[in-house]
Amino acid sequence: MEARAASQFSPFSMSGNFCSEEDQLLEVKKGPWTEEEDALLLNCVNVYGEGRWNSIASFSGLKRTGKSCRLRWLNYLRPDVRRGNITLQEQLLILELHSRWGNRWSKIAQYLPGRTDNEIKNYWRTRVQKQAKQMKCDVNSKQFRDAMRFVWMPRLRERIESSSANNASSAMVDPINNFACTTDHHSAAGHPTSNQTAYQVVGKSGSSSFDRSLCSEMAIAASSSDLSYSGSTQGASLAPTAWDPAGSCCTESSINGGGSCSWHEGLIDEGDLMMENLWYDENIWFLQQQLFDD
DNA sequence: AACCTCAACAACCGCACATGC
DNA sequence: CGCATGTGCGGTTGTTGAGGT
Repeated sequence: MEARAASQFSPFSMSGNFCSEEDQLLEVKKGPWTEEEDALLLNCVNVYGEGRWNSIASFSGLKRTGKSCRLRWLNYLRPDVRRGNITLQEQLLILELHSRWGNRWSKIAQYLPGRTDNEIKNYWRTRVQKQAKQMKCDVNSKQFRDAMRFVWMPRLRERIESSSANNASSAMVDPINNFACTTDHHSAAGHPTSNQTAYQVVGKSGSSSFDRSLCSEMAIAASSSDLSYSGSTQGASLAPTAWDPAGSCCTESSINGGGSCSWHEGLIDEGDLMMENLWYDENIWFLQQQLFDD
């Protein structure tokens, strides 16, 4: 990408590429960043730190806006940023979190270390909305949400489970509640078992029972997928969220305030397996049945 | 080889909110 | 309180490369 960006601007255009007459007057540069600009921005962030983006834009000599600098840093230059190969676990988390929060991309991104809101948003648009389009329904429709919840996500879980069968050790951290737990811990706290999950999945579509707790869905997803997620509770604001057996409520725990976490790399790296692979004829049949039931 | 289509990604834009004066 | 400024977020658009015809 950098090569692409670099090749796109000749030394002459390095100082140009202004979009409008107004931009030329203000000397605001737009478009792809060059390696030169990246290095400059990187250097400035090292010196001045993150934030104060307008100041950085001025001090650096970059003919970019503060907003542009911030975006470039967050989405590309930040040292912990991860790009490409969204894993099955990450896909599942995105679906789970989106079903809970909707298009709150930055919030969702908080639970996917190293992923940016922009990347998740792009992922949603290119992969998920594509599925909705293929089903000829709106991505926000009940129809599609049900499809995600009852077909797509269970499929993902199955695949994650089967892929992680060889990694049976289940010490993990609940990515939502952000505290260490084990499968037994979940059971003791009243989480449904995997079998119960399966029962729910084949239950009647449209029943509100499916909506009773996204928290449980997510906890199940985490516990059934060997979602090897390590977390740190430093920052002291990481209040574990209690599992509500009635499934009626779930308080949100904070992951802000210094808590850090990271994915264990290498367990499963199947990001290249597109989700569309999950859509077999049987799924379409299943969906049709559910829709007829409605 | 040329052209077309589409997925993937980077970046911009407008708006909302927070903060300081 | 009102205004200016800075920052963050979500929506949207533009660019590029890969794959198909």
